[in-house]
Amino acid sequence: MTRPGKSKRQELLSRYLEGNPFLTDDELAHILGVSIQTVRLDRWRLSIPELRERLKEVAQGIYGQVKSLEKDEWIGKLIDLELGRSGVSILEVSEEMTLKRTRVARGDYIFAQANCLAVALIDTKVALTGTARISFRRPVYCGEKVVARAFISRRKENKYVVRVASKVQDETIFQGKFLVFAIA
Amino acid sequence: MTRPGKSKRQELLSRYLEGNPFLTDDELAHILGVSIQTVRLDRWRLSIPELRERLKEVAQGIYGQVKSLEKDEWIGKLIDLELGRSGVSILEVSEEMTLKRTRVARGDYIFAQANCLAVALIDTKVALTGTARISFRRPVYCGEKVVARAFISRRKENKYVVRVASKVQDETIFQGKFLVFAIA
DNA sequence: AAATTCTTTAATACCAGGTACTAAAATAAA
DNA sequence: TTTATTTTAGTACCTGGTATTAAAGAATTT
Repeated sequence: MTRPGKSKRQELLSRYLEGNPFLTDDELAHILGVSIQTVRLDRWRLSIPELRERLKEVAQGIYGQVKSLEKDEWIGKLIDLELGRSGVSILEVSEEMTLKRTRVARGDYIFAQANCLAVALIDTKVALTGTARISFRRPVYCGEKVVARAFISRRKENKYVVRVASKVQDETIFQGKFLVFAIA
Repeated sequence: MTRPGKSKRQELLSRYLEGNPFLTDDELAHILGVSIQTVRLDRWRLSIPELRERLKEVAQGIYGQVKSLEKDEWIGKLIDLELGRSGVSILEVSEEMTLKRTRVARGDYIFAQANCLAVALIDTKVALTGTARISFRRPVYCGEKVVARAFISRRKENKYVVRVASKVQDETIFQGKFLVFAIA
């Protein structure tokens, strides 16, 4: 338990807390080999809040995001859902989804439908799309019905690979591979 | 402050907590118009943990996800970054990024490069891609250098629209519009 | 109406993980 | 050696609880 200088210790302390905000002062004191008072002083000097406040901040962080995602409207009608396996959703392209000039559906609606479906498959309270590899095959026009079919193709811990194919009648207009993360 | 029955109150209680896990027993007691003891009894009967445990759970939830994202390797070399505005990254396509048969780079590497860059632009600790609208213009071959340029094109609260264009020499091989969420 | 049972409230002792403050001891610098 | 800095100790107090015992109130049954 060699004791490096004050500034070094404080740097260590912030790094420890950055890596793991769940550490109590007591645990930090043990790790750093100093008294709990020193830890508290250091935290005060670095203006790092106490454990509970840190947790609250982290929790509020996710909560804000989750709420903002919840607000985002659900795109498409869910017509079949086998949680954890597959699902089907239908989107009828309405005027407000299209670009006025071309009467072509804005791509993000098509994407959003697929994304919503992909996320919905995951059997968890909150799921977020981490990355997605998608392609638009042809434009979709106002009035067309887009049928999206999705299934979970792989899973590794809390990561899911969901594949989605969207069709208008028999024509595939969109395909996507979504990497979705499950939270909680 | 009319008092509905016990089961009704308990249902209310769980719903309140589902909507806002940050409520203390005291606040719940006021909301429900009963004593704090009743709230605690109800929580116990519904096996809902105390505030601090709830926060910890939420915090651990996000933390798991953030860590899993952090683990995901950074794709591309960041060669220029103006935080909150724009950035440039270069990816040299190596053998392990390509499909053996075709020597074509796997699309997700191209996507990942753009996605990493998009997320890096955001001036916050943690940023997650919510949705993305992307297109691959032509295959990229082993040995080619992909230069991705990104800029923030819109912002609304914690949501950012980041546009990314990736080129090999003068040819655009990828374009993407990312909706990125800032956390905390 | 009286007895019984369920439900709610009260009261108290205790805990973790702190804050805020005062003071003394140890160490480093002059 | 003296002075200043740094570290440790100790105490009182806080929030948001747990755990337990007891009593008051309300609804049901007899």
